[in-house]
Amino acid sequence: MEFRALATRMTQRLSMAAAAVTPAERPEPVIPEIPAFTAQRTYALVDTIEGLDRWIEAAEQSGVVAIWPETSNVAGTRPTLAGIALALAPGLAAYVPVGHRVSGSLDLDGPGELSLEAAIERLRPLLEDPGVLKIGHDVKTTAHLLSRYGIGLAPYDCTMLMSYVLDGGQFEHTIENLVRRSFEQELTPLKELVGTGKSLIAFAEVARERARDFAAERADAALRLHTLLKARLVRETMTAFYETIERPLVPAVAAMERDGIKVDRAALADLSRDFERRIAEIEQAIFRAVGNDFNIGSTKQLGDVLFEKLGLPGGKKGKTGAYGTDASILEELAPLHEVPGHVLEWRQLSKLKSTYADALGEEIDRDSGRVHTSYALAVAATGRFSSNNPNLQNIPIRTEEGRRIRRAFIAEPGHLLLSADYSQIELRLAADVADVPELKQAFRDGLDIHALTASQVFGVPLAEMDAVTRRRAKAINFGIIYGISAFGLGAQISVPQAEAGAYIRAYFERFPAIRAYMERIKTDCRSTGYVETIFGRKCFIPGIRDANPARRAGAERQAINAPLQGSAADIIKRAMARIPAALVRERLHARMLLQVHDELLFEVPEAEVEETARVVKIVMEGACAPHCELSVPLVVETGRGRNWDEAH
DNA sequence: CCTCTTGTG
DNA sequence: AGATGCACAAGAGGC
Repeated sequence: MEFRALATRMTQRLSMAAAAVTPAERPEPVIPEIPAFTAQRTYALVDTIEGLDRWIEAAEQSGVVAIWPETSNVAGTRPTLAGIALALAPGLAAYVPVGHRVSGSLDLDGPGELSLEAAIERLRPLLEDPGVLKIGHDVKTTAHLLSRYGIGLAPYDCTMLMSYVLDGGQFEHTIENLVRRSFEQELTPLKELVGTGKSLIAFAEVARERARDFAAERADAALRLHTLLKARLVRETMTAFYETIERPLVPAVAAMERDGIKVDRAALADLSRDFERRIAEIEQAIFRAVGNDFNIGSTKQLGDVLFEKLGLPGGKKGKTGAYGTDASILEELAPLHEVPGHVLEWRQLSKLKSTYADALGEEIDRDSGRVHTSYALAVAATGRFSSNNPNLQNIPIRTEEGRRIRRAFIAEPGHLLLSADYSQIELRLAADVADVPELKQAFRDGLDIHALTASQVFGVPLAEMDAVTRRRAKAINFGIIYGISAFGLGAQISVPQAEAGAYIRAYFERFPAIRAYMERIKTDCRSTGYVETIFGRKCFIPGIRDANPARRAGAERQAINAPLQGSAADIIKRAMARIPAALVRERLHARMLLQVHDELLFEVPEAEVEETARVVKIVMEGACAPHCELSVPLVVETGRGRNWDEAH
């Protein structure tokens, strides 16, 4: 909606300026007119080979087709194609049912349908034709589906990723949302066709005419969105970013998700039993100490026990009227009573058991025997991936008990896991973008950056550095990346807020360029509404002009963090896009399995581990080049082992 | 459905 | 006076 207004303004400005254009000036590209979504729409139902061939021929002629597949999902099996819509022009689309079951009396007199096999063999040349651009929304999901039938979709554009590049952090990049915002039109919700909850039916059970209207509308929407977003990419000079950083990742990430990672089911079961036994023991100890049973997992009940029954001091109720019982509070209470310490251990083991030992075992795929995560490519405001179903980006590492979970992630026989991670990438980027001479030189010299910070801020000579001082400096360095506050730093390193404030002032005295960077970022963000990464990704920060000072301060911290986190995301994405070809070029057989923000995990034939580590390290360390040379080196550390813990 | 808590980078 | 380090996902409790 706001976009249409903008397009109109642009057009007016261009037409007014047209007479004055000199040869050296190039008019900005104009957003093409897109017919109203409510205008005439012709959605066909294709039920013969001849009919399908006519649509395929028309798509070949036009060179562009939007696709919207629909699937039927049976629990525990991979989705199968129920039908696919093709859109050739605004309002002109067809639906090809291939897996709709004839069930219920209404369908008995309905049209027939093509066999899945016949339709696939007709569609394959189109979907693989290098001369025909296939447009989809969330193409990675489509690629998974088509790979089931041996089809490799190419070339393609993904309207979800195009929108993410243009408007990351502004709103969710669902097709429903984009159509609502761009065309002021509501798409028919899926649940109107398949229902919800107990009455949920498979898409294949939906009547073909209703399926046609639904799927064709979405293919049509993707086609219209593509016209709009492509023009915006050009006008906002984001085409190269989309084409070189986001788009190439689709097949690479799809392959990672498809390959999955091997998890030792028996090891997880052993862990679960061990955790269960210890949780029960701790529970009994807590109940003995308190004098009665209660639900330890209920923060409400726990707060009452700690602060009323046991009368421990410092109980503070939050806005919901419940006592706070988080780890920092329990740690303060631990010296006063045995129960808080028990609760901390109970929580740790409960979390590990339910979230990892038990849940990961359930996620092992019946067919592959491996765990297959999904990466969300267009969710995080900073350009990062997120991982879900299950989340493999938060597997424990910091405690010994947690690392036992990590040891259940293993390589196939004859293989090793190879981990490659960027060392302190965000701090290196901070030194670069804030242009801090001392920090840049320290990274070039390969110095211990936390020790150096400690000696600068606390005046301790490097030769006399102690662990506590270095740890504080490390916390300050993390604080810088996150947009520091005295309160947050004080809580992190357990010193009074005033003392933390003094440390921050000392830091800014030593590294004034960091403060200047932070002020510049905030000012720029306030005027534009977004911040930028080193590769030009825009991260929109919605709260930056919020009238509420607390919310605005939060947005300012986001604005400080986003260019660093986001640049790191750009860099690892560039590496990921290049690694598959680099491995092929070197005749290596490693599979890239996981990405955890600054780490890539590979499964590698034992004999190829060292060569693979060398190649991966070179690609990752060179991922900025040639587009953008950093003033600090990127350093990648590698490790290898039979399991993920050992590989670190 | 929201809140709290905790796991990761 | 009161809230106060960035980005996520997920399990559990409770309304």
